[in-house]
Amino acid sequence: MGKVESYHHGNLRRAVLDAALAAIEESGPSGWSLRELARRAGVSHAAPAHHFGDKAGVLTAVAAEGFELFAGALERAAGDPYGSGVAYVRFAVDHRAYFEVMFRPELYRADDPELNAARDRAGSVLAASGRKLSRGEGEDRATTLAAWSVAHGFASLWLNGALPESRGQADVEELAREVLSVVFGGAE
Amino acid sequence: MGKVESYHHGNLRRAVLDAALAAIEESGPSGWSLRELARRAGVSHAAPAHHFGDKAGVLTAVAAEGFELFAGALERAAGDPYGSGVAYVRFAVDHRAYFEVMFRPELYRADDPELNAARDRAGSVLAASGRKLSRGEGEDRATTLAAWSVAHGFASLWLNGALPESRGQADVEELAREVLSVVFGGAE
DNA sequence: CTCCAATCTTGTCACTGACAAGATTTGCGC
DNA sequence: GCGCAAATCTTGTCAGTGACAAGATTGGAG
Repeated sequence: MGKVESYHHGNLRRAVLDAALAAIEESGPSGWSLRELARRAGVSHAAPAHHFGDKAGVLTAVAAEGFELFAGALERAAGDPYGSGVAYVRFAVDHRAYFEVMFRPELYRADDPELNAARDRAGSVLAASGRKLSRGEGEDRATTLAAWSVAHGFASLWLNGALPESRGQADVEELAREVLSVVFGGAE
Repeated sequence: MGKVESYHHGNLRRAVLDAALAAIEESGPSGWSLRELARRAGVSHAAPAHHFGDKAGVLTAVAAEGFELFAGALERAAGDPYGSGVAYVRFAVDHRAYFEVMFRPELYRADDPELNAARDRAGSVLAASGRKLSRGEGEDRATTLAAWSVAHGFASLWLNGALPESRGQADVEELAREVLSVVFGGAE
């Protein structure tokens, strides 16, 4: 038979994080309780607190992990501004739970050092993409922000169901590429 | 002296809405309780329920009112795509509390008819701006979405403090105009 | 083997959203 | 004016929640 019940869970931290991610995907970053995560992980209601402190602690961990995955995804597309834009949207859609927490600082502790390191890492890649995109135009900052805004705005609108397209069976990446190419002038 | 205390509040619905807007501005759409709104309005803890049903009811009313104000702001700039983009960002910044609820459908009842009417009204103006913006390019939908995305993305990033600029004393509208002009090709 | 620190449990408290039942007031028909 | 139904507000209650405190269990360093 399976594992014997033991007093110690073994990897409660990860189990709670995974439960949180699943819960966020189902009902948003506020649609669940710490006690529910504990139940899903099969531990007592106060066990998660030891690893995360409080609810904001769980969300801080989610955001930190999210920014790390995000930085990784962007770095993989570094050098290609258009590809970075696509990667941005891809990440938001594929890792919806992370994305929905990452850009809502009131949910977590924004001064977390690990989180800020990953966030800055992602920021550098974006800035580099922006510089490359606007080479020679002398409008670095505005171009970078515009590119960032399109990717972020499209992803947000898609995720919250504001786009009629997200109701149908439309292909996100296909649509994202069309939209991004308006700003990035990418190969269509 | 002032008004005599009466059993009936007089305009509790509005008082609760205003309290909600203030609370949202202070601590986000989830950072307060119905009971707190009741206290701010000086009524018993269950009074608001009679006007709104439950918490989602309050947020539904906020979103509906928000979409109406939003539609009005966009209509006032109708005909000028670039101006519509500026109005979009202006609205988000000036009416942060509304904006933060409007695009988070999991917070309210998305099937509210009054809300949907206002939402569609705003949608029409945006679509018209998009058509005008892309006249002759035969890329209506992509251009419309790109313009919408830039405005929405910039506003979102600004509001959640993701832009370094939003930390300083930068002028939102000034920066917004620069960013929007990258996509809208507007007069800079 | 011992003991300490990490991990988990049990118990508790104030607060919350939702609901039910009753009190007060308004205003409409007449 | 008058009575009465409907709207408005209050009081009371219940399960669920986040946070904290104190105690039980366990693994690992030495």
